[in-house]
Amino acid sequence: MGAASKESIKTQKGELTRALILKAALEIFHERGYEETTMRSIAKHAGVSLGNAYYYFGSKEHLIQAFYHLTHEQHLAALATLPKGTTFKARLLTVIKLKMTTLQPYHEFAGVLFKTAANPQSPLNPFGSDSDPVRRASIDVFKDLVESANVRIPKDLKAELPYLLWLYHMGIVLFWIHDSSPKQRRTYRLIDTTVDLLDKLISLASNPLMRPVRKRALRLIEELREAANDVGGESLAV
Amino acid sequence: MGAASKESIKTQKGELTRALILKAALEIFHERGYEETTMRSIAKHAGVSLGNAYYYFGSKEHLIQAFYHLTHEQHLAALATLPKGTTFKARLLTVIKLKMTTLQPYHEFAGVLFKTAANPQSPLNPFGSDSDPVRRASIDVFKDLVESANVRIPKDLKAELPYLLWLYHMGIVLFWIHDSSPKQRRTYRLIDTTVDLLDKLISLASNPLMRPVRKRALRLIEELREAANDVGGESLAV
DNA sequence: GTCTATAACCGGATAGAC
DNA sequence: GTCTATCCGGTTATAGAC
Repeated sequence: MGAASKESIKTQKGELTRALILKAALEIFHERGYEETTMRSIAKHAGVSLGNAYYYFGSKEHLIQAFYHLTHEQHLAALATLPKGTTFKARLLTVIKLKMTTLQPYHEFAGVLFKTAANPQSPLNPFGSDSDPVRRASIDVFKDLVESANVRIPKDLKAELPYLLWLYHMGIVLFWIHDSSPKQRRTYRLIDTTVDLLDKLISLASNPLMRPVRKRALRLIEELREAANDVGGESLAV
Repeated sequence: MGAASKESIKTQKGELTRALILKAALEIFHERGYEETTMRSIAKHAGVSLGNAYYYFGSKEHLIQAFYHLTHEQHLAALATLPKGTTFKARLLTVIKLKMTTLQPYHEFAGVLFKTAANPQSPLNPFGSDSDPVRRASIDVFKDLVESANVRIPKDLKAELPYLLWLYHMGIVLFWIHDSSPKQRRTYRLIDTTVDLLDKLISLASNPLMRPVRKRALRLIEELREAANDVGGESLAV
């Protein structure tokens, strides 16, 4: 017990420092953007040494990963208050819009997210390995959504749907990043349009008559995922 | 005349140096990958100074842009020998496959392409401004393809189709980058599957009965493009 | 063993002489 | 148009404090 509590104290202190650095980083990113923010200034702002910042975050990119994690937690927290008893479409709409609300304060600097997300080696890469915990958790949100849906969806589609919805949500985020309309109104309009479309598409695809088409489409998607998941020993840098 | 020829001599010399640097860069990229290649080593390999390399290429990323340009030219050259008289589907298949053949030697280092392409600020960004000449030229390939097609396609779709095919081709390239199967066989299989699918989809969408659906889809696509094309004064780095 | 600090390295980018 | 010298910031090595 003594050892354990000693451990946890040390860890607590570490966690505090870690949080301090992350907070400082996000503040300066927010003010100056990603490229213009130096690791040195982050360290200074957090009141720690440069080396210490690197002790907690292996690289500047790791701070982005941490940011992703943070906003995911906030998204989850926002979702916790969500009423269960509505339609699938209504719930999907809310989930997506709450995500945007969570990201809102960081719109200016969000561009860098996708620079890393598109990198084949990045765990954020939508087509990449399933291993990243943040990404798993992020897909789980849509899993819950599909589970709790009061619609009949065929098994094969149901299995793939959380991932597809997650991909869709990534697409929306990508659009949002580019969206310079006031308050990102365009993104919200796009969400309305596409959620409506998606809802109809899912109903359509669930129709027994569509089975062959659906099967074919799902096989294609599966193939895409499969191929992406065995990346072998590549020569690209980590 | 004298002035002009003097000019052109200077330019010629410049072009030579430029080509020398680009050649050196591609060779080392090919051997060592992008990240591992230093500007210093490129300069040394080309027999020029570091500063001189920067005189011709504003940044390391500019070399990627130049690479894009080069492979586009090669793609065009390969297409020049293409017979005109076949079906749309057959031509599309050839265009895509020739593109892959052109890129083949650079498969190992191609990952970086998409790091830049996904950057909102990058001219390679598929959703970004239309201004980039290489990209325009690249879309023109599909414009020609659509023009010379021996199929009846409604006007509204025909207008958007080149861009959509270009987007599709970017998707294939993205997949190809991740594809570690021997000789990228998976990509070629994917091309076969999806070109077939696309061909059917285009026929389907061209059906007069599909007009409302088509209109709606095209409006959505147009909205996406539109939003992307006015990026205003962003705070992100160039 | 957990954490923090200082000094140095390395490579992309720039300034300014020739 | 080409060079040399220098800056700047991400990253690493390493020594020591708690």
